[in-house]
Amino acid sequence: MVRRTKEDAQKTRELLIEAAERVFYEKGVSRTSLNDIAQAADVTRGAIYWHFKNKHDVFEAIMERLQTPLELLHEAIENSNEPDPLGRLREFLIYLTREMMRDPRRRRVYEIIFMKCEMTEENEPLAARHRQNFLDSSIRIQTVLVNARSHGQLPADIDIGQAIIHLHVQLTGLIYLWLLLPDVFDFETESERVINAYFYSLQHSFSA
Amino acid sequence: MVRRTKEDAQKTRELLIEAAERVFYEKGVSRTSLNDIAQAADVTRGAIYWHFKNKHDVFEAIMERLQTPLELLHEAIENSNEPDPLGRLREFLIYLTREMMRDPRRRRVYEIIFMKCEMTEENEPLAARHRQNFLDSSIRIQTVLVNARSHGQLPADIDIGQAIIHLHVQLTGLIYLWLLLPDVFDFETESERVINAYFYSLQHSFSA
DNA sequence: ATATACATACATTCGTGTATGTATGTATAG
DNA sequence: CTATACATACATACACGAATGTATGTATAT
Repeated sequence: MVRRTKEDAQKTRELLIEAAERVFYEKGVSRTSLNDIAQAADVTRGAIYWHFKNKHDVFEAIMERLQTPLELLHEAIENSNEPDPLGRLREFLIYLTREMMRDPRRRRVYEIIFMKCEMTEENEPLAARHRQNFLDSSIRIQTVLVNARSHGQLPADIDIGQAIIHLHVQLTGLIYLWLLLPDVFDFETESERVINAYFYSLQHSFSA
Repeated sequence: MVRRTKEDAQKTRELLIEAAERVFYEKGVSRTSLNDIAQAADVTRGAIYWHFKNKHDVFEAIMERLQTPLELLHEAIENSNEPDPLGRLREFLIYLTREMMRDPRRRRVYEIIFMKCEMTEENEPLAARHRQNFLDSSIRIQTVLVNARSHGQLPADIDIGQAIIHLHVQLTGLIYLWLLLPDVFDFETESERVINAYFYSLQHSFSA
């Protein structure tokens, strides 16, 4: 069955990406063949090679669709006269973790990144994106924390660099352990606890 | 050149495992062929198939050699009249992170586990071992924390389950981020800071 | 003399990339 | 408005290399 219009073609492209997500999730990236993806999307490899260059290109397309929802954080950054930047940061983190629970697609893609693909040099672009995400969000978090400090929400002598890394450590550890032990680990409960502990230590144990 | 004695054979087995470690680290597990490993060890595939069943069997042999050095922790557990269990725990964590920095082989293998292999169901045994490590160490940490509490080193109302998970979150996040961003992230500094913050929050923010 | 510890040779499978075929959409000429 | 030419969106077919597992050869140890 041949897709005809441009919209139909776009639809099969989407179908292929979703199918690839599922198969990558099930079999891991390197053990899935383009044929696996094609079958899961109910087309042939011809369709894949029409829309994508190769398997790696499909993988990048998956990543492309997954942008972190930083809008909430964005608000708290732009207006530096936001009265409660720290509260906004907390809202954002809660939102992030809830989104992680709620959106199965996001969960799948994160699990692919963390557990079902190999960060070798041939898909260095993925690792680079991963790292860039870390650096970008670090800048934004920094802005929030600086605002919070100037609003008196944080100790004047706080080591903001340390606080940023510490936050990343919390989130990364949370996600990884949850993906490793989904049934030992109640993500919603633990993430809330970890976030609370983080905000507590922000006040007390990050002085420079 | 044919290996002759039993000791020689054991030696090539070791050589093969070390070679596999290096190649897995460089190319990722699934992209390395048995021929790659054989060449790196300066033998042929025949030698591999003599000593191992297949690539996955080589992988398991690598894991077999890597047991966590839990002796220090063990001491603090066995005699429940150890006066300073919390200090012992801290020593152990410091030792662990230093060992991680110092031993390049351990570092390589951890990087393979976290970044260069795919936790799919066909190497489920690895994931299982990974999880088991988590659970085993959890029990030992629990013993230490219970001892610490009964020695008055921790608040009486501390939620020990939460404290255990929280510690794992710290260590996992630390290792993962270090492996992802080795040059942004000074492991020794950050791990010490994170451990300090953890011990601080142990005293204050884990009440049940 | 026989088992060990490999090396060598072979068969087979699997995935990839590309080349080609084909049906349908779309633009343009008349 | 219609016919024709071309592009689009795939499916099908083919050629190739690479990796695997096994079968066999062989030198050495015991």
